[in-house]
Amino acid sequence: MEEIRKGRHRIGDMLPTETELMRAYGVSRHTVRMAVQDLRTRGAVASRQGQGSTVVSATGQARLAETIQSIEDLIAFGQETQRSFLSSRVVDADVALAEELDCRIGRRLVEVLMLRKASATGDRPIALVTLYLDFVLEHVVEDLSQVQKSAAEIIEGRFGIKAESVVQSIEAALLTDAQAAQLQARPGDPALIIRRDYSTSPEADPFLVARSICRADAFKVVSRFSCLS
Amino acid sequence: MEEIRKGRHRIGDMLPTETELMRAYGVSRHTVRMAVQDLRTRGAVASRQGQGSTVVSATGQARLAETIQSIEDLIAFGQETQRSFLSSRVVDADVALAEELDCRIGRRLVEVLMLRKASATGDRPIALVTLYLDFVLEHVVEDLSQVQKSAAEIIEGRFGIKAESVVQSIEAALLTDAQAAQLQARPGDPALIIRRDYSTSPEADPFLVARSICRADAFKVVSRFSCLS
DNA sequence: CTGCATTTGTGCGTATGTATT
DNA sequence: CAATACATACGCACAAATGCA
Repeated sequence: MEEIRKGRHRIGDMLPTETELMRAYGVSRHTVRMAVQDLRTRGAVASRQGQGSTVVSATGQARLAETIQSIEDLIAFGQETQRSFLSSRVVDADVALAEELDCRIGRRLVEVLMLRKASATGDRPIALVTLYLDFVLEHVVEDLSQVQKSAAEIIEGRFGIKAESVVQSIEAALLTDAQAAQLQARPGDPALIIRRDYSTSPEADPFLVARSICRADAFKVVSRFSCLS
Repeated sequence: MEEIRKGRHRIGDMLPTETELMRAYGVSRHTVRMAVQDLRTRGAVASRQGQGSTVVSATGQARLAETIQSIEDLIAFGQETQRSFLSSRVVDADVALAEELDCRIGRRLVEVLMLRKASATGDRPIALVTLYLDFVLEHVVEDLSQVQKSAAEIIEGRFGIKAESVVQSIEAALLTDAQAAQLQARPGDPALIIRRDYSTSPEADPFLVARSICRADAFKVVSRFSCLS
């Protein structure tokens, strides 16, 4: 790590082979491998079998990470919540929607509206959830209204498409009249808008976009970061 | 992992020792250690030297993680920001503050107020930042007003106290009159309140609490989750 | 397509250090 | 102080992936 930080090995360079590192430092292959593994978990190098290890970052800070056991943990409501299905419709992305979802104009999508409550009946809803999914995933909607699984889980089960990359953005806003009506709140009340883009890889286009509009008085997002071991 | 999932080893139980696992599976200690290390990075078990490994989760899903190279990445303003020091004072926690910071009443703390702007001069501020740090860390304040380092970095440099656990909570609120005046915004405008508790371990009390009140129109929090290798 | 060299991945065996009980 | 258990390190061998002649 020290040599990488000092510029002895630049980003993009291949690290010396494990055998060379053994000789260079006078240690066993086992020790070299432990060290390189540490560089990997620090995100400093990436290794490929039969090829070698490449330097990808020179900071070498031990990374903190927020880890989640499943995608569902992202929706950290802190308490169990019930979902109630409102409606779904097929839409062709107009200019505004294409802009928001970062897709081409005219793309055929399914839009699903749901509410999230603390318990099945009686309570004021906590969040208004809008899902956008590709038209080819349309049949997911049938399951959504019946099974208490997340859309991501249903898609993984039915289509084998697994979300390996999720981008989440959180911002604050005021409830519009329509949103307030759905949430049984007052227009102008503060709200958290959480948007998640699910994709199969960091490069791929998202196959699912979920946007939750949450009443600020009923919800906050808590994340715990700790050192990777 | 399979045995844990099947309930052979329950949450809270100790895993068999490495020597027992060697015999049970007829493999070498090295192989046992590789397997247990995998369980650790999956978050399924936690190991302590001289004691053993405890089962802490039974899902065994490969975890997704948001990794950050440094604490500073948490403040993901998306653009470079400048910090300007406003004021600092010594306070003894009253009931309200003790409640908010989860510390005992009367604890002596240093409260620091700062503004965060997109550029050094002329721009409207983006966020109003309040720091609370233990009184013994008081001298950090001198550096804060001069160096463009984060409080966490300064504390690590001067005191050797390193944040290995950070809890972040994000909620939405409306600006109060005082906050709006500082941010050159209107009272009632929406805002994101981001609070981070820095501590040396997940169990320890935080040595630093930072609360940022951010103009919703100038700021959002973006996190990227991807599979751990 | 085959064969070979290179490189990382996986596994076995052994010894010693160190923290906990 | 001893026993136990995990951490670290050495050595060796073979498997699997990659690239090249």
